[in-house]
Amino acid sequence: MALTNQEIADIFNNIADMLEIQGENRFKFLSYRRAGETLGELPRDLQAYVDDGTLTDIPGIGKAISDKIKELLETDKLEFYEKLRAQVPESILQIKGINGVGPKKAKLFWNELNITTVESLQTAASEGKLRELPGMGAKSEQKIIESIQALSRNRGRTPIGNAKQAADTILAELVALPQVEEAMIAGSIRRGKTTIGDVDILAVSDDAEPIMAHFVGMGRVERILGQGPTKSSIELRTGLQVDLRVLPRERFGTALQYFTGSKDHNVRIREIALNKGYSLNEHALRPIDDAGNMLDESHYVYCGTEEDVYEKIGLPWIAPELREDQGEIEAAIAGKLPNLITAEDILSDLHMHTTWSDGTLSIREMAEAARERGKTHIVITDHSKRNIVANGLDGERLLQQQAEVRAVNEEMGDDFHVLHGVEMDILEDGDMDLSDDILAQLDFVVASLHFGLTQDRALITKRLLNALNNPHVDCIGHMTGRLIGTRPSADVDFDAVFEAALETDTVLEINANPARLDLDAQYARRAHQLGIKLAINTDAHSIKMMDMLPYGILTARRAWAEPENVINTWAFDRFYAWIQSRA
DNA sequence: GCCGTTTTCGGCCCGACTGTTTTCAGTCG
Repeated sequence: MALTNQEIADIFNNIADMLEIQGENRFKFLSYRRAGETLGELPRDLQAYVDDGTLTDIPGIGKAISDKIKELLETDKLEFYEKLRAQVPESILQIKGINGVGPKKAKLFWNELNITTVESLQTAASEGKLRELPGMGAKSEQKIIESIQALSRNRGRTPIGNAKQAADTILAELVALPQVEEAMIAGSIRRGKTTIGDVDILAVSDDAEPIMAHFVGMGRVERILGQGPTKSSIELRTGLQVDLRVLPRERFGTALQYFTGSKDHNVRIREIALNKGYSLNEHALRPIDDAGNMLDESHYVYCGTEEDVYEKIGLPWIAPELREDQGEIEAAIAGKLPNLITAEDILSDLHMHTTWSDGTLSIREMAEAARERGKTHIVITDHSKRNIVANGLDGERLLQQQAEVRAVNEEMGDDFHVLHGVEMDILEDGDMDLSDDILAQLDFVVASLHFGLTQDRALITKRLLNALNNPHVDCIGHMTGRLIGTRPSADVDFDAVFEAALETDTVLEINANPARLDLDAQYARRAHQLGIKLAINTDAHSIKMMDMLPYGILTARRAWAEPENVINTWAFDRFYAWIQSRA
């Protein structure tokens, strides 16, 4: 069994950490870290790039790293890494991962006290041994004790839905303060990343002190990580870290650009700024003269908006969702940025549940809620019979339901349309849960995996291919079945599935539920590039879930999706004609 | 280690905050 992209990415991340602890040239270990980040986001298996001979076309992958990737794929091992592991105990990387402990401290603890595990670090700290070390003191020691305790509270990244909710609550509180002129969420929430490391909030004000005082004094604060005149950081009781920066109005553009990230995007932007004769930071563009000297403050160029920042360095504004240094800078330079889909483009929801299976609302209630949200048509797609816990429908009940759908459709008038479909299970053995003669009577069929998600790649892929090749299946719902942070993706051969989707003209769903966001943007982008149709559906079981659509839009935008390729943007007549043209 | 319409060698972004320092290193984003 070949190593997965993520496993190889993890190895490069470990190599980067180990080299950093060893004091290796920073550009060298940063190269490994960059490679690690890139490999974790690829839409195809690394072996596919090897087969194509396109491995070194991936940004940040040169000769040395591509050779190591090949060695790992061929032998499951890497000699370079094994040698490194013999020099640096791997458990030290967990120590480096503790907030407030970086490579230098980790090495110090290891060399001076022979500490190689978090447990032994905790013991040493509680015995007061760390404070004796050079550059350490009682405060640093106490911080380390607190950070180790925080490890159990904060388990890695937070799903965007949870993070955004927490961020919105704090944002509302800040906006209500008299000193705050304006406040905005920046960082990875603004970029629409699936999971969030920490929350970044930006506030406009000339009077930061009372804002900072309020921020660190909020009831939900577990501990204060730092507090200064322009930047403060807190950890919430949930373990989530929130950073607040306060800046005057005229710096809002540079600050928003800066704190929206991503880091890689910003590095590129600042390089471009340098080429235009500016050093760019969160405060201003600072001109540099021909001799390479930065001019004094009187020459600084301030930008109140992000558009200003990009314009001053000769670029069009780039949507936050694209800012990952994944080709958006090149596209901006070439004037070929995509015309990204927006929430206003979405006219339909093609995957919704009702009380007929496990939803909480009737068909009529879902239809009215959808109309209130600006939709012109929906498809009711309750579960099929295999999904017993969800009260899935067999053929007989489906046809009963169809009568009610048709009746509601009549009641809703001419400007709103309710169609009848199903979310049919793709069974564990690869069969469909409903017969062809039942499927043929439905307007739109979503086929989904719900069970047997841990099957091997061959079986999972066979099931999906069976569904794609069924003439009645119009759309594959939440393809990998992942639940972010709780259930891993099924092991799908995306190349094979995409090929079949293209050939059979089957739509692939971006499920907007923030617990799913499936397809993930990296795969949706590849599907979109290949010319596969996409749908953005809420999979709503309730009104509240209908309002999760923005997460699906963010994901689609991260996939560079344009309205034309997303069938929810099609007017009803066009959509209806298209499904009629299919079996 | 990566990369190239200013380079195949010599570059590779930038600042805030903290704690331990007598002016700065370490960490973080």
